[in-house]
Amino acid sequence: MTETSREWTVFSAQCPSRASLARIANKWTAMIVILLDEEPRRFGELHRQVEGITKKVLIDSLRALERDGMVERVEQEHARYQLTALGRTLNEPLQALRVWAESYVDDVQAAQDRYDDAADDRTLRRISND
Amino acid sequence: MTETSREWTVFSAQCPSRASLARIANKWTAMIVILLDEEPRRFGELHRQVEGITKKVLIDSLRALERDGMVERVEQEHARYQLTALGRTLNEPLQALRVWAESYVDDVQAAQDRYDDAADDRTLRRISND
DNA sequence: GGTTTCGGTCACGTTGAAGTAACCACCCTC
DNA sequence: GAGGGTGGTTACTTCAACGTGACCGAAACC
Repeated sequence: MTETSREWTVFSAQCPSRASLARIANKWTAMIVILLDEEPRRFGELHRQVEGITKKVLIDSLRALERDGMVERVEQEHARYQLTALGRTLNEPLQALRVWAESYVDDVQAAQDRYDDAADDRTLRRISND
Repeated sequence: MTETSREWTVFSAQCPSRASLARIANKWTAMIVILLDEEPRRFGELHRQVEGITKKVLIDSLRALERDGMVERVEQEHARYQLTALGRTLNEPLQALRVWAESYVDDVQAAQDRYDDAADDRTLRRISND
């Protein structure tokens, strides 16, 4: 968190921070980190709680998070995963995204309805102009 | 932000908040929202500043954000985009992700190096056991 | 008024993420 | 020692995101 972090910018395509952003700005990452921040969990628990995730995607996600130093597998306890210190710093920003998504569902859906209705209008006008 | 938001949970696959999370937990969304929060921008500006994004992806992203009510195109001014009130509420959480990504580049890369070295070790051990 | 820039659109092709399903080793227990 | 649950792995398929390049109408500029 030194001033040298100014060197890095996600807006540069080759900057490693862009890759980091891509990894953390991801729905699976968000859900997994939020659950693991509550408490360490077994593979099966995660699989049940993140509805709709497949075993393959869950494994791939956990491996990627492990590689990036955010999650660790506790060796002794059969397939128990927990956040590292680094991973714990991610919970707050990701939790904020989750809260946003759940809070503004209605606004987003209203906007979508408006947008789609307007698109219908445009289509109708175009057809009637032929 | 009423107590009814408890109905929604991103952990349920069919819940509309899951789709919302998928949209906002996305690198392009993050970069576009952060830039537009600074000031409204033209298409070409965005295209230049989000390095590596193609016209197609930028257009698709802007349309999606417009549909979800986070961005609006100012009609009078030739292709100028700005955040809506809803979009502005997104800046803080997304900015936090950006800051995280830029701050912890070194930690993430160190973790990756450690992980990959350990993987090499495992491979070598396996080979030598044959 | 000819050219250039800008903001797209379109029709592809490519890649990478995710889904599917079958299989496997390990442990447990009955 | 057969059967079930858990934590994977593997091979193959599908699908959505993304890339490419060519084109186009409308401003802008000279």
